[in-house]
Amino acid sequence: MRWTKSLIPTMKETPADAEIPSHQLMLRAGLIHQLMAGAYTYLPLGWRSIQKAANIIREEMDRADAVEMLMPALQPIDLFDRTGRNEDFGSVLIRLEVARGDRKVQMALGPTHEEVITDLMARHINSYRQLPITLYQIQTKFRNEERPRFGVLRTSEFLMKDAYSFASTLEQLDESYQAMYDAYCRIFKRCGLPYIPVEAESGPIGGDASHEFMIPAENGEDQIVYCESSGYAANLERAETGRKQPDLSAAENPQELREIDTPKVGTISEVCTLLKCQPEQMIKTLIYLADEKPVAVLLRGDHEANEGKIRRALNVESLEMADEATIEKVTGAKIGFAGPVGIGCPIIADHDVPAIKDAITGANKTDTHYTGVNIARDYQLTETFDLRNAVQGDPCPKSGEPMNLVHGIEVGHVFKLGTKYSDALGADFLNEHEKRESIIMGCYGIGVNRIVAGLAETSHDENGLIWPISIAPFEVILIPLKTNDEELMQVANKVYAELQDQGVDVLMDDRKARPGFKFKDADLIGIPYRIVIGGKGLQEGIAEVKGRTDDQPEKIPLDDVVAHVCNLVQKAKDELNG
RNA sequence: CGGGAUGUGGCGCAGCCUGGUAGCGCGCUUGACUGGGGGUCAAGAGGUCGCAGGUUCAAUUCCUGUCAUCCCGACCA
Repeated sequence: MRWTKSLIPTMKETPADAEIPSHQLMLRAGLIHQLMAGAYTYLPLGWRSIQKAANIIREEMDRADAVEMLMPALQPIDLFDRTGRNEDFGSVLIRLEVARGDRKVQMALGPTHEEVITDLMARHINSYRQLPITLYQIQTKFRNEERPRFGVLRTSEFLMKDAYSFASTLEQLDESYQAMYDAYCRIFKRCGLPYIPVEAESGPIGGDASHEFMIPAENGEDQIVYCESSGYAANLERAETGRKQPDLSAAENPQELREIDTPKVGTISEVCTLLKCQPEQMIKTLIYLADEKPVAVLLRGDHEANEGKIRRALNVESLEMADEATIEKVTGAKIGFAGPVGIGCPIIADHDVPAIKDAITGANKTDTHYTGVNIARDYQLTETFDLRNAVQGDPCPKSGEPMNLVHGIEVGHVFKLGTKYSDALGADFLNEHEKRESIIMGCYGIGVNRIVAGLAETSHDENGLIWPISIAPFEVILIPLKTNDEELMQVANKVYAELQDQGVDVLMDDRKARPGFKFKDADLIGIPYRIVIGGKGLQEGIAEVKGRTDDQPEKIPLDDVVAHVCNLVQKAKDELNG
């Protein structure tokens, strides 16, 4: 491609609306243009990178025996009603009402395609002999984001690769899942992305049924917990801690239990301000309804409840925060004054609670707190549980070493679905014993534009983007310094044509501009290799070749420059693929 | 949806408090000089000051409403 024939609107200044590096750089490098909040045009350079990512995904999906197809973005709302997701999605689902003669047809823009593909399989799969099978597509998805942000990382319209596996047995599901998991690892490696597969909250199947693929990045929206020594990694909702049950006997030399007036002071931070204490000294008491029955959950004041863990510890189906009336009934006080001492419902506590000596907590009496609250004397526990989100430094459940807490960008998700959708939509098959069974499903997503945005976010320097060869919009940028020098342009055109013949993606900056200007732009858009043909070099019979992150260019005889650069490109590719 | 901020040429901003002529830098056009890390000089083009209403002789400026965008939070199969 010649620069003058393309649309590459680079910018020297950073648009005021862009906050994080990937957004700023993608705008400045002319990759994207914002149409409205959460909707971006991919300009020629940006689209080339997206296509490169998509092709890598395609190759690896095909290698894993998944089969590509394309489903409509327009979907009948009826399908979502049948799986209950019309309600579940809420405002995220973009609904349309379309006139068809005198009727109104209700439809939605597909946020994902479980319904569509399960319906398809319900009509075409009859026998276990047709299973297993994995199908995929690369297609635009629509999800109304209440708050789009971070440029292209969180938009209402985005490109996604979604794959769905269909199995007759759990063993088949496991095989398909593993094949997708392995394919994902290869995909992200080939894209040059640092990634961490983390355990994620699993659905109906339980166990090891869901992994998210995360790019570690400061601006990531997700939090992941990982242990370097054991390799354990999980998202915050899922992460276990290796904490043990502490001593539940009485503390030595406890303070006496005292009641204190705390009028209208109900939150942890308000109490801390009033009593000049730290949240770590407080016992947070949350009243939940577990299978409709009230239960008090005790946490240290600075910790966050993890409802998944609480549900599992209580072994209940449903768990929700109790309503005001229930809280008042159980505690005998208004909201904000609950505590374990003399509360009118069962209590369950996190491992860290008994260790709080002389704790401060609600007194189950409006406008009143207790100080000097201690285990055994003032409240009793027979065991404790892991009920909270992990925090930096918690021991790893595998190694016991302290774990790290980092932010990440979710680029992929693999998930064992089970039979939720096949049950709802009647996707079943006849097994070898002529018994009807529901197809067992898995689903596997990759955010294609998050691959590109994730790279922009994590791979750049003060001069601009730094693409890995596999995702770079062009592999090589060729810069003739004097576009009005006919002899020089002839040589440049020859190199350009030869590189193209060799299958190298080359961008020739044929603009009439000063050298410095072109160098700055070349660095900004981050093309991995740069060839410069200048007047002096031409007289010496050499071109200059420089890697994006090299300090100095290398002088290469003009006759060898094509072979030399082809070699560099191939080596860079081999490194990512190997 | 709660809280905060901002809308002035393609981009970045000033002007507004204290009403009266719309300004700067970058970019763009033309020419000359230049020519290896975002050049210099000269001459130009480009604006319903987000939109609507109100106050006023007069509104970019004051008032009301509205829309949009961004940030923090809630939400995110």
